[in-house]
Amino acid sequence: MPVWKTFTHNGIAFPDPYVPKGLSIRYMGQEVRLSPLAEEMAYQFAKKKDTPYVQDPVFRSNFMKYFVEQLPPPANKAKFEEIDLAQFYRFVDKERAEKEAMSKEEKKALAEARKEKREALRAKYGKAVLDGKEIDLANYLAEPPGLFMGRGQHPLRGSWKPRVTAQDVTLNLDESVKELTTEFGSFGEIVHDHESIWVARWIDKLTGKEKYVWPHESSDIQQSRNREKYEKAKRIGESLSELQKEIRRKLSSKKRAEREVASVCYLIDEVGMRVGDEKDEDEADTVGATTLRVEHIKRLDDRAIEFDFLGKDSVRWVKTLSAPDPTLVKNLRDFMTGKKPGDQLFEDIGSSQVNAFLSGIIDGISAKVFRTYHATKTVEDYLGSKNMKNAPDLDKLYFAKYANLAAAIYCNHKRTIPKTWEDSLKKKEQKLEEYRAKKREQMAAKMQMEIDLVKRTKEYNLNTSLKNYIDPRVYKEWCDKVGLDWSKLYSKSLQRKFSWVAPEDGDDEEEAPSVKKARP
DNA sequence: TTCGTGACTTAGAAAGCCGGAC
DNA sequence: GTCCGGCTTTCTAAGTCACGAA
Repeated sequence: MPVWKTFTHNGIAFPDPYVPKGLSIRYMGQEVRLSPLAEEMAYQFAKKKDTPYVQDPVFRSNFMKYFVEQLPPPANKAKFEEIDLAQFYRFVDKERAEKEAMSKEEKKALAEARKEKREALRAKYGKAVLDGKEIDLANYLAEPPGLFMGRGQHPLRGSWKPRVTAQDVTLNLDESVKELTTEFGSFGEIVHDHESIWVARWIDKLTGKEKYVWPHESSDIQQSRNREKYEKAKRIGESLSELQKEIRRKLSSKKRAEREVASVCYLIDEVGMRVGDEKDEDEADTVGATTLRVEHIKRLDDRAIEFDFLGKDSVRWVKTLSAPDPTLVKNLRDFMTGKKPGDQLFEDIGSSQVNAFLSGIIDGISAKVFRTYHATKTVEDYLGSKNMKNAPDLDKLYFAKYANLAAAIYCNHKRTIPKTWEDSLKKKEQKLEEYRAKKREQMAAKMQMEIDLVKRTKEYNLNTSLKNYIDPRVYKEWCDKVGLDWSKLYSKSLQRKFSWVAPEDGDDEEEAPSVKKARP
């Protein structure tokens, strides 16, 4: 089904070419002249010199694999330990020092110039016209070349990701454009796929994966899809008990595959696991429900099941399922018997069987909808658990944030704890003492709330659930009910993304009755 | 029925920027 | 006014899932 009639844009933009700086490395005491590409690689590596990445032997050896290919003999046989990148390190340090040493005015002027350039690029390439309406594009600048920064133990981490050229890129737009040449060259291919909304596409030369440029999340098309996602989650809620009944019934099916599917669905529904597609050898070893291995189950009895594994983005996933259905326990025991720790728990199924089962019960439902539904429900229940109507605004705000935290915990949205976390907490505690000493009770109370939040959100990231999982209408309704400004919870760009919920809140803050009253 | 692929959504880290404390 | 910490935005990796071909 076509989703648009007319669609035009100017293609995408490309990062500036690398400007050689005339740097060289040393190998066996000899200076080695570098090609521009080799220099670019070494420069990118040097820019990472103060991060933990460069300490990683795999990162280093992957870097070397691509780097030595660009070196003349005998340096093309070099090992990481044998090359001397000192000149690059010095150069990077110097660059940083110079930036540091710049005066305010210089910094400002530089930022200004950068912004101006970016805006000019955005004006030309950051927009499209979709069915007669101008929309913003999301990532309209092609990815620059660089070192591949895969997460966790990704086997390709540190490898060179080559530059993308216009020739590599396919554009999707309407039939009024048959070919396109810009300051960046001519685009490799033009297609007119009315059923897709991608703007541009290329194959990442390193990973072989497709990369896409999309309409911005503020565009009507993205917003309507976003809304549909939450509508779908609502539907799951309406038939959840029915769905759960069916899952439990199938737990004791005679067919093993059906018992596997039901067991997986149980886990997805009860503990919020992702479904877990099959992964390739050249990707990080992470799992979801269908790809769980025996070794990921740390405890299994009538009282509890404990899980411990690496999920998406190699984030550690540790949860306990208390009072599990006895049939599930029986199934898992059965699936585990006679297997080694590294063996897959579920043999006969994958995400497609799971989704076929689910969409057979409710049309259009798939595994990931459970996470959306439960995260939203978590927030809804939390917000409903206490009457905040007469509380101070600040209390309302913190209460809302804790609801958000509950969803983040449910989704397992972790973050690495910032280096400065301990210090910044200490500073806050100091301030709290000061306020107390000076009897500034209000400030003290405020600081106490801030400290509590900082502590409880230590290892969690609230943004991901707010952006992707929590139906914004839930917060909107609650805010309206208790009298809190919705924009206290949503950043500018999230307000734009969710303008389908509160169109009037987005752009203008006029004509609120309270404003008129406030002006005697 | 399986498998690969393409389109689309979700994810945490890093960069960038901004506003409040001094 | 300045500085700096934290919040927001950007970036792109890493998932999900439907579909078509074999």
